[in-house]
Amino acid sequence: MLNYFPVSTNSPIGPSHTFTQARQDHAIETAADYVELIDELREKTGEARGADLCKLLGVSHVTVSKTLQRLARDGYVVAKPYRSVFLTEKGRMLAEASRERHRLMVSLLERVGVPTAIAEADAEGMEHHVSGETLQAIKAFLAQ
Amino acid sequence: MLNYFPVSTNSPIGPSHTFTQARQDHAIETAADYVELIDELREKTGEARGADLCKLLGVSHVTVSKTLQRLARDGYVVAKPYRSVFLTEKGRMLAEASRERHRLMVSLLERVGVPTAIAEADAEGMEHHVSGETLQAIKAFLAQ
DNA sequence: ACCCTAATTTAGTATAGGCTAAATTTATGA
DNA sequence: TCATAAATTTAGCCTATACTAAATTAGGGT
Repeated sequence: MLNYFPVSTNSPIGPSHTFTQARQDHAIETAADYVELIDELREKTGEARGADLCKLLGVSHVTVSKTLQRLARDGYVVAKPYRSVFLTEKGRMLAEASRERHRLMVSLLERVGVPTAIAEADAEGMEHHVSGETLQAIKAFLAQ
Repeated sequence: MLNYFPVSTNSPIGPSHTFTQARQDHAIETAADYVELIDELREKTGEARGADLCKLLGVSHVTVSKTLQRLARDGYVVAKPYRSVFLTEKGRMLAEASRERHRLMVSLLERVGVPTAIAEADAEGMEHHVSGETLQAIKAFLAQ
């Protein structure tokens, strides 16, 4: 089974901490946030426009425009100037993987007793750090 | 009860996501990583030197030096040039809060069935996104 | 067809966080 | 003590992610 989610290599070297990976994956976290949202918008409204993204992300349209250019450069989206963006296969797979992690994280937090709204908010940041092993463990735990 | 952990204001506005806060707190995540490590080093070896930090954090000594200057500017540490750094009260409280979240997150993942080494690695990134409400819920869940 | 508005991009700026190379300061060993 | 090694800072560079202001393009209504 291929792992489409570009979580950093989990190689716990050092003392009780593994900071390196957590920090280096920041660009990928941004990519994941964007493709998740683009995928959602495509489902709900048929297309993803920059104007929608900047409202939902809470950043300026300029930031969205520049970030979309980086995502296009990195192969997550295709974007013709002044047009809606569309996910590539790579982008769609990242979106799927991110959303699965998000859903599982929310479910875990709810199981633990966290109210849904707070679970949604907290899971947003946490989902990016769920490794494949943890993903499987959470699945198994929730299936109990 | 004061909340020393500068987790962003949890105000879930919008659709099923709250991206804004997750991204803006990045600087604080870095601060938390550093003060946690400085606090650990102080306990274990009596002081925290830049050379130790850069080994453990996996970044260059230059990056450590510059980051420590930012942390000093922001009041998390006091640092005389060419000397070890020490946490301020603010820094110590952030370190304590971070380590508590880290420990709880590891415990939760272990309870879910994640091996310790992987739990440690994943918790490193996740701990920064645990809100006060979720913290309490995890505590209660683990106490069951 | 044409104007006007909305959306997007470009230009220019800032900060965080990363790097290498070079300079500086502290620490150590003969 | 004094040369050398180790640690730290400075200088200079890069990318990602933010912003405002200005220019450009797309789309709608008359």
